[in-house]
Amino acid sequence: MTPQRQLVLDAVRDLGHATPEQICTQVQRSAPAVNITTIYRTLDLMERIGLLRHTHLGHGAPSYSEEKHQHVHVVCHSCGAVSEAPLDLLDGVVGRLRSDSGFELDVTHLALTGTCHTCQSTPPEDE
Amino acid sequence: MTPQRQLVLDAVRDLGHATPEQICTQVQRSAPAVNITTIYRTLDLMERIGLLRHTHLGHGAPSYSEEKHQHVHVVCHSCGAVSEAPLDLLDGVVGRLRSDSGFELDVTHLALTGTCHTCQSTPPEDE
DNA sequence: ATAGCTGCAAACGGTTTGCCTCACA
DNA sequence: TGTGAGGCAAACCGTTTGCAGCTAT
Repeated sequence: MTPQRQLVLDAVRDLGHATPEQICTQVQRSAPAVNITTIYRTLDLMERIGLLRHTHLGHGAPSYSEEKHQHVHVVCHSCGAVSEAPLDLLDGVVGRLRSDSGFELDVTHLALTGTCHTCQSTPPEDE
Repeated sequence: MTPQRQLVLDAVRDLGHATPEQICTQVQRSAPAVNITTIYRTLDLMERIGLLRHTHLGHGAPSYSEEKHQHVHVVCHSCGAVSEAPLDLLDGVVGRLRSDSGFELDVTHLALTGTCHTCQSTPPEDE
């Protein structure tokens, strides 16, 4: 565990959810020389050893968080707001896919998208 | 409706699901001068007027298809296989989110990810 | 000596932008 | 004659690669 790696891990913990770019900015506050390449390499490494995970929120860069920080993400493609739903929200779907086709759903890796309550009155802007 | 736009629409219909790049290749088979910029602009336009839609399959470029061609996509992040599930798969989730928080889920815009039956024996490769 | 980690710069895929030209109402 | 569509090149964001230098065995 090098200093850079510790900083990346700390940044992810501090930020909760963050894109590689955001993590980089955070790390560079205490160590400006750290390169974004290192961020990517470290995130990749930590994901492989099961320390971190990433979620695609739909649009741009993926969002990294700690492995244990698990829930289903629901994002509004009008305003971009991300909310978190309990893991069991998709239990029914998981069971159905498993028995129908043996497919093992990873409910934390995807985000569900749609339109949030407040944006339904507002004209949509799309993702 | 210009010739280029017609070609783009035809290409999407022929291909069923396709990335902008694939659509471009298809269009250029009959009209080599068509630029990828035009593809993007046309896809964007047709999406705004409700002719087409796009779905994020997780990793790279989004996949465009006709608006009426609706279903839930389930992709294996080990082998990349994409399968289609009936729209009502997520009915329960849709209802729950609607009554809990007024969130209107768009079940066609996301893909569900996980591991397919055949890949569960194979060592995972991740997305 | 050796392996592994880092930084840097360059390449990459996918997408958007600006600008200039053209066709057509 | 002016508005919009298309082509081209350049910029863009997010990410990966190759390479060289450093560090800690």
